[in-house]
Amino acid sequence: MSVNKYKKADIIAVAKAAKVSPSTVSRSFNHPQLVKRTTRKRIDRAVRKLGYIRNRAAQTIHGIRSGTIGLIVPTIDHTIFGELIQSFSQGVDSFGFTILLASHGYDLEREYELTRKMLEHRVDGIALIGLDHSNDTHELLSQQQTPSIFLWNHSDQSKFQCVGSDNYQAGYLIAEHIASLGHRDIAGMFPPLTGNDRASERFRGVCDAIAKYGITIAQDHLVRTPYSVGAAKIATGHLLARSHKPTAIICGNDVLAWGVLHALSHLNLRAPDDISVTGIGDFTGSADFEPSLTTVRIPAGAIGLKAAETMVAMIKNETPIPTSAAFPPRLKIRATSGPLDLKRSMANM
Amino acid sequence: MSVNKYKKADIIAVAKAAKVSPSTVSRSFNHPQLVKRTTRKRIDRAVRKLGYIRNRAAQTIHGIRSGTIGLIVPTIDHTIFGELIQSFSQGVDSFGFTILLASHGYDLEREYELTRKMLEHRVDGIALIGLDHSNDTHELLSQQQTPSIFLWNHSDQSKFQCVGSDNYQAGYLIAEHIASLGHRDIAGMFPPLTGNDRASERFRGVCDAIAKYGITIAQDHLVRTPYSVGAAKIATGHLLARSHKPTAIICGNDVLAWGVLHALSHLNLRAPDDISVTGIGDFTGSADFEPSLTTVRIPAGAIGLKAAETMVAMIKNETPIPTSAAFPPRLKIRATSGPLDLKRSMANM
DNA sequence: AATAGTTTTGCAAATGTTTTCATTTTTCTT
DNA sequence: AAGAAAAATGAAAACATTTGCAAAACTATT
Repeated sequence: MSVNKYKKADIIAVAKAAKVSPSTVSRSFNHPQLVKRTTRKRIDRAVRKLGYIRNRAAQTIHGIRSGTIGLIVPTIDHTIFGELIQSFSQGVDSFGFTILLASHGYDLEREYELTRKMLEHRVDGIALIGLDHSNDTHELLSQQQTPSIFLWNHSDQSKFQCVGSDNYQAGYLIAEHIASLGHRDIAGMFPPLTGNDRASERFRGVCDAIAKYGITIAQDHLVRTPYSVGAAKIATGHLLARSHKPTAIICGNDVLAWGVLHALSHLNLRAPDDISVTGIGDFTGSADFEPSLTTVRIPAGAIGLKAAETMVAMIKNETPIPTSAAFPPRLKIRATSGPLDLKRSMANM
Repeated sequence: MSVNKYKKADIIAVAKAAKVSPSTVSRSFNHPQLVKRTTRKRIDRAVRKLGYIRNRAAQTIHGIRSGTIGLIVPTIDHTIFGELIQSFSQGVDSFGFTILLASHGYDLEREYELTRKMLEHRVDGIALIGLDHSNDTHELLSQQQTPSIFLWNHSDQSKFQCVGSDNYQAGYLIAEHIASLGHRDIAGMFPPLTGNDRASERFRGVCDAIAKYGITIAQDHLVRTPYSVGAAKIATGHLLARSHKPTAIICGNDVLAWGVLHALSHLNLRAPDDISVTGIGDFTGSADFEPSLTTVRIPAGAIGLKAAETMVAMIKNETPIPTSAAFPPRLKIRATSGPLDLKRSMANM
């Protein structure tokens, strides 16, 4: 309630009010054991009275850590990044860091700009999604030697630390599953691949896996759709309106699969009897979907947490820790995938 | 590629390399029109050569804006806040600000801590979710006179700026709709109400609306469930296992409604024939759900954007702008609600 | 009560910028 | 080509802190 009529209190004002020198006030915050109990009490009182709040900006220029970590994602409005951001944020928070968040909408040029901006803020570390970034970004990061980490995707080849899953393998796993069930007419539904190495890798995995069975995805069975339930639903309508119908639809992620499932329901078709459907990601909700979704689990929460730990470790020990962490994707066979029923699929044609 | 063997370049290093004074370098960044073309070129070259990146921390202690805005939400991992965070973030981003993000898990004490932390970082503004905050938080905010704004909920009474929807009205609207369809046995499914004024308001609205029809929610028809599809699905199972069944379920938000819908599907029941189901929020995906969800639209994207604009305006004009913005919730009648079918509902009992 | 040792405090320099004001350089006018 | 006006630059102070070092104030020991 006490409106302070003066400028925001600084450490000098506090010092005056407590009748000590600014150094002592500073010390009482940063090395309390070095200042006498009674003095500390006096300072605390002054701090409270003046509503003083420490100025991290001023600390930061002394080479002290800023206490912020930059997190740059393609988009926030997205179940899966939500989970990742949440766990990463909580993870670093427990070590006293706060995240500076920005999204670039799958535009790697903007990602570079944002990275620069983060660096201007003197973040103590930077986390990016995926392994694929513009050359400028890579150079910037290695030149500035700010601890950096790549999230979500994992590869042994990565020059930078990365914590995530092998998305190629995720794609491979799910396609292998579908092909092994006997499906030969397989449709693929994927988001735009440019600037998105996760989706690209998954797609590559899918193609390679079914190639083993001598199959490819027919041209008119390959659907490119933006990342939304609505778009996937519409796209499915188109796909199934064709005379030549697939017996399985492999989706680039769970959200797309949800859309497909809703579309089936709308068309009075059922998974897996009429058509098998799979996702990738295992987002919250996929297991509880009706029917529950067959997918590949990529543990966003665990990845975020591990990444947070690694990041903080990198920041604290100046020595770079060479352990990237891989979270192997795990196949979750649930209710939307089943063996090819030849008769029925014929009848559908 | 050029690993700089020395400390990170500062403005003085750049000045030396460009053979000008630090002042000129600074000017060339902040008031380029004040420095000669050729000098600017020379400076730019030096900047690039040394990989110099401006230090906002050092600027900030000159009273220059930090360029950050604190955003504190209950949880990030949540469709609706995702949408809000995204639009708010993009909104402020277009004015050159970056958000400092943290989540408190519906704990208002932690919210206070986080607010302090943001203030330590000298954010230029602070955005909080909802109108209900601890006393300490309120005092802190008014004392520090950092531009603050409350998102998501709206009330004329709020002492601080707020941009959002009237959640009481949202609840009222949907309940009115259900009651007017003839339903009398109405169940309510809500998340925990403590520390969540949005949910509380909605619930109040629901109760008031049906009270007009002389109805209340029966004790055993009031379900409290955490905010997840899975939890809602399970809770629905329990609810409908009772001998005394409701003819409509009003959910505190869309995610819970999704859970209910999946549960119905699992039980081979249909909305609205067997039971009407409604949500609140109109999250992305609700319209595309099958059957598509009757709900109340609260426009997260628009709110985030408007809030961003308002926030930036508050930051730039020192004078506080007294215009809170209200986004009236709008009823979206879709496929999950229908008139009470007496015969059928009897048969179900 | 004097000395040595320890704890507590203050002074001053340092951090990386920006900005005001004064000075120097350039351009224009005659 | 000189003088005036305008443009460009630099020096130094300011910003809010932290920290190494030295001084001062206590405690303990004899």
